[in-house]
Amino acid sequence: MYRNANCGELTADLAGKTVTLAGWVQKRRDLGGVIFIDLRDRSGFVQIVFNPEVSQEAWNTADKVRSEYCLSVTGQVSKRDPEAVNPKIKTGDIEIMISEINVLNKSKTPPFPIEDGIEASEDVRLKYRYLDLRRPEMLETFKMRNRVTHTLRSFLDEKDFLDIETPILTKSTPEGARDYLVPSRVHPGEFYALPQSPQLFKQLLMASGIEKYYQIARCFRDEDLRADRQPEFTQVDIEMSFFELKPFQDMIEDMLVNLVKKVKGIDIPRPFKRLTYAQAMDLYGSDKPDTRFGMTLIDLTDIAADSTLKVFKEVQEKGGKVKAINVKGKASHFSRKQVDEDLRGIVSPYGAKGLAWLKVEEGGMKGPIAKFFDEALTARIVERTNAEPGDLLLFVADNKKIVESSLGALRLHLGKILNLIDKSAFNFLWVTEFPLLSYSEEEHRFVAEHHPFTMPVLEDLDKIESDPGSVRAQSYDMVLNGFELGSGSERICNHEMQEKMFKVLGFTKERAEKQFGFLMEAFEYGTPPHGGMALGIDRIVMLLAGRSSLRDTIAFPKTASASDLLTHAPSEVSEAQLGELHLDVATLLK
RNA sequence: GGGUCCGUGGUGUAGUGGUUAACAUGCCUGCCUGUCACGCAGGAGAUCGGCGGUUCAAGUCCGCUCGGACCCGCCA
Repeated sequence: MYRNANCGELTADLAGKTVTLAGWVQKRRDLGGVIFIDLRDRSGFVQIVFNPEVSQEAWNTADKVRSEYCLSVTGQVSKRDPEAVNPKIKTGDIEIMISEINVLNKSKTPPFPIEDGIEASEDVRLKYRYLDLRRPEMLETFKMRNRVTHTLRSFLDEKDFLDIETPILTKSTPEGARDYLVPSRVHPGEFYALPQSPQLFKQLLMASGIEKYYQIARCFRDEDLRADRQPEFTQVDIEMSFFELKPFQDMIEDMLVNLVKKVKGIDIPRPFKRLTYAQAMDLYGSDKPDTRFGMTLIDLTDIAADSTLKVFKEVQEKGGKVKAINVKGKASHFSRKQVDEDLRGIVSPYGAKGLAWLKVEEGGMKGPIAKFFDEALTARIVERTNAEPGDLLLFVADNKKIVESSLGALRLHLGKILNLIDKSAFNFLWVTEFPLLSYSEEEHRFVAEHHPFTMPVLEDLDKIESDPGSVRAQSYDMVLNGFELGSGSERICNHEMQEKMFKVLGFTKERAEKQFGFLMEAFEYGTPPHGGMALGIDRIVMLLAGRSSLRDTIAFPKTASASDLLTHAPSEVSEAQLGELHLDVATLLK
């Protein structure tokens, strides 16, 4: 027997009882005569004591034991003397007097200490991921992840959703992200793709009469990564037939409220806040706004155009925007240099050519652009921005996209550095009525904003050919604290509508048939109206656990360049393997 | 595809172009029977990511390259 109790669960009630524990050496303190070891397992740790008077043999072994040795020990639970109690430790009022020790496995000295809050760099942690995962905070994150998936599964199961698996080896589709491809051995020159999401299959399951489907599904996208993006990630994917928007969204809210309650013990108020895409962009400069703080974008295009500042006037004439944010009471917080260098550095990657500013003072404005605004204009700005002495106004003037994205990023940056964000808050937000299509400069055509199976808003349908960019979609995103958790939509289930959609997307009939013919054919066999959504599990866990990187929520994640530092994937394969797959790797030229 | 930052004993950092590369921690050895950030004494441990260049002289400057982090583009 390796053990009959867990280290972190022992209490003084067991005093006098003999227990057998198994775990790892967290810390060894050798006082010459007596040796103390903190023994750690998944449940926590407890101090075990080796005293030669109890067992010379066990002491001899403990003398040689080092950090991260894996042990099984037997001894008597003992209450500590009052002066020896350590109130900082959960099991600090007891210790185990060891009579028997068994070294199950030795350990090299670990490259970093197995404890919370370590400073080891990310690459070292990933190379020794199995050691990193031993750290309590990592363990806690994965316990939480388990609670998240378990809670979601029971919720959806109770609502009669069926968990159905869909293929990992599937068909490459032209829309959306770049596919990870898998060469076929049996079909020379042909490839499977790993799914970007189970989208097509879940729609086919609706055609199959499943009515309610869910899956905790792995998705793969071969695109460049970010702190909140991994090449493979997990979604809770949901789809239902006889879909109606309101009840469906109510159920999703229920599911998330239930989730946060079960996992964090926090009550989230309902209904969730809602913004249309247009409102979100207008107020926050983002389609996934962090609504935990204000400082929204204020449109000053009309006022700015009346000023004598040439760039503001020109922007207005070209149909652009002048917008500002009011950094309340922080005028003295930023020097001219900090605005011109630090804050400008935030907006410039988004294409903003400048960042104008005004400091609000009693009876006027101060700053390089103040002279372009007369008293009346200044008064209008004060009124529009609710400015008070001590406020700092920051302006960007450019086309709508640049103004919104840059000021949106600036707002977020300021919210973080000025501590305007309530870190304990969970602000869920629906963002609705996304555009159905957006124009791709790269491809010189309209592409689906969500995916090509999204139902347009019916009243916009007549504009789908004349002004495709203005058509809204029956789609919605779920946003939490500035992160897109997921998106969904009502789907097209009608063959003609789907054909029309592919036409707008620039597909020939033949190409649409070849790529998606199976789906369109399914629509001809009584496919019910349906819709659904998918929510990113990794991001949910990241936010609930208060982590800042998705890597901390995935057991074996990849780096920003999509490599695995532990296994060294991806890696070269043998000529023989390539041959079987009918592949010839082009020689890389320098 | 582009940008910013980083790479120095096991780990984390410091390091004006100039002597033997510093500090903390970890590790090893010895001493120590009540520690829990144990203590005390001693010791080992670095081709300064790699290649090339500038220079009398490079951890330090330059170029390339590899690796990591973050951002823009990209991510239906």
